Amino acid sequence: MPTDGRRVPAGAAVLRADITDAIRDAVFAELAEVGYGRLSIEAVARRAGVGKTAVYRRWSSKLDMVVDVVSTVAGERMDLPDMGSLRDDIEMILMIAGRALRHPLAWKVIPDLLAEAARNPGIAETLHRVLTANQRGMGSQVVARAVARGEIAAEVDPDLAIDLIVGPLYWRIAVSRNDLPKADIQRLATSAAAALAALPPA
Amino acid sequence: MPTDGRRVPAGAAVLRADITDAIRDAVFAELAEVGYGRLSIEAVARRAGVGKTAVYRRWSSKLDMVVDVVSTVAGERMDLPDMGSLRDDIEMILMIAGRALRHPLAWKVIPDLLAEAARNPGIAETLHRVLTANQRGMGSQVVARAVARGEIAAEVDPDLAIDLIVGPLYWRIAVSRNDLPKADIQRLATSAAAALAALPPA
DNA sequence: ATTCGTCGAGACGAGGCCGTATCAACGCGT
DNA sequence: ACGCGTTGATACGGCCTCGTCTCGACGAAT
Repeated sequence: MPTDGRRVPAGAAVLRADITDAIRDAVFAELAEVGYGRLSIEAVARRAGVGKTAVYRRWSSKLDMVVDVVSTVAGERMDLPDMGSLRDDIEMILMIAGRALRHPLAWKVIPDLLAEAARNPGIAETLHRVLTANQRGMGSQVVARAVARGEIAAEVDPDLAIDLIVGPLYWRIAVSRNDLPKADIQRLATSAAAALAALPPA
Repeated sequence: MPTDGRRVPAGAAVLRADITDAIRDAVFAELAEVGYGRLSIEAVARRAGVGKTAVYRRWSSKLDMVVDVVSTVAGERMDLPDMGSLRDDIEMILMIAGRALRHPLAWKVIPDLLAEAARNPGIAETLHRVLTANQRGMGSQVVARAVARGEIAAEVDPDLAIDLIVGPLYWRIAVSRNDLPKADIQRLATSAAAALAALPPA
């Protein structure tokens, strides 16, 4: 006997998770294919094989939908294993980031969202949260270890460190769209380690 | 006395240059405001204060128009003055590129076009032509000078050199959207010079 | 003065997407 | 067995854009 009327909705029926997942996948596919600017809710529903109703019941707008989907997928934080040296820590970061950026969805979607962030505060805030926070964490981690090992003299600004480490990688893969073979990644790692060591103190 | 009928169209009237210029400006403004994906010819004409006719008389499609406009504006090649040292050459590049990237139109339009290039061969080809060619030229130039000065041992891949020089700058300004004060540019220059010197040979 | 192409304006039908509403069918908890 | 919310489908008016076409006006060369 329920104590207070219809707190529990009586005959249930919750938003089906498999449908939410199908929509999520469709959002990414559409983002890759036409970008955020051209993305339409109708096309997402069509691709997911669901009705517009199912979409609008979950999110109130395109921005809402994309922000939520991106947050869900990109939210994972990661801890970087200590590879024993600054150079090897950097190589590890480059390998991980490189593998992520090579994903056919990622290298179309990420630059698109970054560009959209320049004019859309909602997108900007989300990306800042899921990307920058993560990276700054890795940056501080690597810098702290290198200082502890005595590999670099003074504290280095973690932001500049990240610029020096992932900047060249992103430029190559996402901007120049040139291939970046493993050998080049290793050379970049050696080079970036030297760059960090040579970075003048603030 | 005309030698052959109407080779010269009789009563002239050429496409007016001032109107072409107005359209060009409008294209950039629209690109910055809504991006390539959402850019519409109608909106361009409206913003330029011209009729759609004037636009369609010049270009046959949105892709045509954007490619041509971008080529026209970004086509300038530049020679880098010899600053006397690798580090100072790099600082010069960073100052020039940094100033360009800070332009309110540039840092909205460039990432947008780069993202669009991932799915649009026409855009990709154009950007490759106007950007990469220019940069590779600067890269080879800087590397050659540094080798001649004895600052770096062996020949260095100009592509990797460019990655190391402009990658961090682009990442900071166009991706992280953090401010990059002049002091940081100078530190980046010192650091990038060390990175080039430490780059393992191919 | 005439001629001809460009100019802005806007009409046109077609088509896409918006956000809402309505419908019968289904499935789940009671 | 029943009730309820979700489901896909479809329709709606409204808005925007497409690419083409027509119109009168203007200007420059003849």
